[in-house]
Amino acid sequence: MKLKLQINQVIKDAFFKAGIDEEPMSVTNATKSAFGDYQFNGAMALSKKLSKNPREIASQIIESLDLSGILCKAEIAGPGFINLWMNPLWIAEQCQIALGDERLDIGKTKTPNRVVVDYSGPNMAKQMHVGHLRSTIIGDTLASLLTFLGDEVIRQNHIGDWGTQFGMLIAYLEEIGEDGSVSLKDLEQFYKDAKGRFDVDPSFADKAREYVVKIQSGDSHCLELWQKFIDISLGHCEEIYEKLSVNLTREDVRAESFYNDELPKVVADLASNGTLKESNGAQCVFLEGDEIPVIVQKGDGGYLYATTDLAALRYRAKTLEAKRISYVVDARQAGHFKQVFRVAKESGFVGEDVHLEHVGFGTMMDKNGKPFKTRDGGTVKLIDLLDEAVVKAKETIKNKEDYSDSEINALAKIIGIGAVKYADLSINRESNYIFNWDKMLSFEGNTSLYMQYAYARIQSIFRKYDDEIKGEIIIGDDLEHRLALMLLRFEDVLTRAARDASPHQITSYLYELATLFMRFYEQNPILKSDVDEETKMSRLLLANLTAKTIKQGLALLGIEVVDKL
RNA sequence: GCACUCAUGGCUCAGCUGGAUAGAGCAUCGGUUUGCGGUACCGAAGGUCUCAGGUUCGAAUCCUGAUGGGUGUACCA
Repeated sequence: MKLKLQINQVIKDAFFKAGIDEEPMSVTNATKSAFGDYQFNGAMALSKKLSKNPREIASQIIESLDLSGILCKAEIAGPGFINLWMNPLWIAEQCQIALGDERLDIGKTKTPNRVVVDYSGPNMAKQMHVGHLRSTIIGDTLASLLTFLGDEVIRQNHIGDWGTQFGMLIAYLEEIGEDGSVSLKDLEQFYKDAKGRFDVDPSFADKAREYVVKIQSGDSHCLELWQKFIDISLGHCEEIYEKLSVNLTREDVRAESFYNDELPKVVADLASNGTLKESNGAQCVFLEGDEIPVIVQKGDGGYLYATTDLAALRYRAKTLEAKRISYVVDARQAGHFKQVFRVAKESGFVGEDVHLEHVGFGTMMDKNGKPFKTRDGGTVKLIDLLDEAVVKAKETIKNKEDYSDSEINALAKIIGIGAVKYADLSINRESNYIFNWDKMLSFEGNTSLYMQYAYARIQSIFRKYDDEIKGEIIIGDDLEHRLALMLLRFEDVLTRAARDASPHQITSYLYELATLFMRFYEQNPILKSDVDEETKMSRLLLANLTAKTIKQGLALLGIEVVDKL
């Protein structure tokens, strides 16, 4: 249900009927319920243009407004606000349509785009750490959301599998022999051990450097070892994806090395474009207004991050034919992407009609507002963080006596992982956020547990009432009106969240919805004996749609719900 | 130095292309139950939206400047 679009259409019709030859601005949500459901503020803005009193314009619009369908009441207020009330019969009807539809009456876009979402991007030489969390889950949410709304999404996991460090790792892998997979279990330790050998043993170091050259020249033995290393390392990442319910598979991997053959071509094409300049021995692109150039080839002939990104951009635009390419990467790389995007467009690697965006996000901080680290100052491994979340979640539910151990474990996973994800996704991605176990595992406030609790509470209603629900939604009071209307807003929220690549808009909505339901439920009994049948049915239907909306919303965030908590 | 970014009650955060008396949660204080899941709900108190100008009928939101944090700043990714 594209709610706003429909209301805007009614306004537009009124403009036409009133003979106002202007494009009306969009209605906005009413700032408070006394002002109706929606408000139109365009009369003030038109005042100067039409040289008329805004209230006069407002009344002119209202006179032409159709109040027999979607809307049922309109009032002028203050300097020229038009407050709009939705028709409860229409709202009820639309809710029923949503209830009868698997997709909750959320349409697929008529103009689907092919979108590349680049996210996660772990480094194969190291374990995933907390820094990878945000990219992984924000990216996955964006991908799911766009898919749900009808776009054709291509996930791209741009893993770091190339560079000098791999020579060292492979040399070490060969040294310890064929059962390397065992010692690779702790990648961090493996890396440290390899580094240790590298630092103390010059012959090992030489061998490592030799390997780098060998890999790059395509030596089959070295490539085999390298491949083995990548496979194992990727396997570790996949364990994490599994835990996080993130939909990334091997099919989605387009590693750095994938673009190797393209790198010389990127430089050659830039050279033939005439955009390339040599500076201090390096091949650079100087952008107008930028002091710092984009270096695409080092003095020693090696290629850089920017070169690979240009190759990847070209691949995504030309081969994959994407019209929107979203990079879910740390905000600190904003400068880099700004430059690379410009080079890609100016050199024609990417067409003018392709929308390139850097979906940046802030850093995870500890309670004191400092970057999140372990006690000894090291980076926190993502796997440890997730395991701890499950342990902590278990503590909060351990007093449940009617659950078996395996049920508790399953529940703890859903709750713990959900809490970490929700806490992250519920905050405006662009700002840094403070990581706080107590807050995220609380049942109070805008948390996953509050949402899951609300859902489970509704399910418990349906455990008590498992008959057929026959009847229809009747909007009986203000709370029902607001709840029903909130339910219809779902698609508008999703569309905007997708446009802005902003998952927190979904969580804000869901929280508002859940709070509204709790208030509704508190005041409006459903299964109590003094509730007449018609009202009971109507409220059951509203409860059901609320539960479905919460479930769908959380599903898009990759968070599960449970019937019993 | 330059560039980017952020600044909203004690704390953590919203604020939807500028709109009416700036909203939540936590913490504080008070209330609701023979309770359809009280891990809930209701209420109170708490903010000159960092500061100073400007644009506008109208600014937390846009512009300029200042202050304070964060980040980036050519051969790492």
